Amino acid sequence: MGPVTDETAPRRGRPPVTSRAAILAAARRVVDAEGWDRLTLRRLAAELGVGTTTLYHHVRDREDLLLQLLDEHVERALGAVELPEDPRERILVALVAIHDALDDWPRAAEVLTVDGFLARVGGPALRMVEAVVGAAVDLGCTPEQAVSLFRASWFYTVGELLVRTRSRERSEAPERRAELFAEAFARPETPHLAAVGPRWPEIAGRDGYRAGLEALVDGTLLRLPAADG
Amino acid sequence: MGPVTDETAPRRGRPPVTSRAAILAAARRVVDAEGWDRLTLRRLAAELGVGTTTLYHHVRDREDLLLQLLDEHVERALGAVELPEDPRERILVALVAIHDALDDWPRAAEVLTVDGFLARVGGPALRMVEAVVGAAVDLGCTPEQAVSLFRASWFYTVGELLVRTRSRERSEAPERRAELFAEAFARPETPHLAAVGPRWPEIAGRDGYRAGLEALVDGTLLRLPAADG
DNA sequence: ACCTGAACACCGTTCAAGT
DNA sequence: ACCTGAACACCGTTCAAGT
Repeated sequence: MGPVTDETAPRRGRPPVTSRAAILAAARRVVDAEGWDRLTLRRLAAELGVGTTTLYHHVRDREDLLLQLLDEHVERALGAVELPEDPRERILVALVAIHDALDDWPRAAEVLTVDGFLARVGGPALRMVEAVVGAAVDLGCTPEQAVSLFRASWFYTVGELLVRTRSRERSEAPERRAELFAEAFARPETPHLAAVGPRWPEIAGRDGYRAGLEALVDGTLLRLPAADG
Repeated sequence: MGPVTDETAPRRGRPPVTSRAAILAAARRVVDAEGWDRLTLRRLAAELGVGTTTLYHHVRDREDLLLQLLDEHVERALGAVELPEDPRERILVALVAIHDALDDWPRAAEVLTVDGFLARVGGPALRMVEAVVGAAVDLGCTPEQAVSLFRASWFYTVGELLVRTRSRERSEAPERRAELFAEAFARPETPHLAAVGPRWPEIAGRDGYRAGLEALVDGTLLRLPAADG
């Protein structure tokens, strides 16, 4: 991890010109002012007034920077979430909280899908995962089933976020979108799609995240042998 | 779209040195021989022995190239899929077919999430979407509910593919992964995760795509008012 | 009609040489 | 201990000038 900072010991060598915290703060400034596209290591170094290569003493690489940035954001967003007693509701609240925390994170794709992502996130995020797995066990799942339920919900959540945030980033005008779908669907082989036609984008625009999640959770619980006690 | 090719009319001007088909074939060669990372417009032009900028006469941009490539692949993979009569089974077969067709497509993320993706794919892929929406209507969904069911399944599918293919791309050794998860989960605040500990990667490695999809579909149908006739 | 090199405006990362 | 410029090995895209 970062450089050792023992305030009592006399400092040795060249003094640091930046720090992990300063880098993350600068990254947020760049993103807020100019957008995610402009968050490059070179731009970030310029923002801090340091050499680009200096950053490599504080973050491992670009992916590591993004992960740290996401972690900080998620920690802020999830720290105060209160989890209900009822297990089914606890699953839903925890996942909706994760979903909402990631919602204004358009570059999530680059980070959410890294290998072993879950082993690299911080306490508040893990607290939500624990809530889902624990609640699933309370509802009668084996630990394996509970993990599978979390993972299925995670896939659904990641997919929803990535598809929706990408669409939001650069979408055509609503009328043009309706037109494109109407054209693409107007085939004799696809009568049901043709019937929906230009209404597809409008239906797709509705917020169905929670409803889909409930279906996934209830459908999973349905498959468990009814057990109580 | 591409240049006009009317074989009967006398050709005018400088003759083409390449074509859409030749570009897609060359792209496949590059991917198969050197991997997705090496599929750049510059590398592709070199493979074809043409100037890089020549490609811009046949594809709109990089995204367009990727979309055409995916479309060709999906068309091959989905063309012969037979769909069963039973509506619930039809939904599952269609989505599993889409899933499997995209499974060996590690760069799917860049393409699957483009705005209006569905309005840009070809016939065989749309046939699968029609199968899902049509079957959902057969099961008692309104067109709106059918579209929502397809979209929820699509999110789940995209998420599963992206998370899994990324993990596959560059993952640590199994023992190291188990160790990382064990360490990350070993906290008093996360007792259920701690109990699973090093077994997480193994559980995550099991193929649960179809099981999760069934749960999502059944859970959705559960929410419909029981209707027959 | 179609092709092209040069140029523009960038990337992430490594390395040897500072201070 | 920490910082740095230079260099490496690339990108996608535009444009004016060919043939």
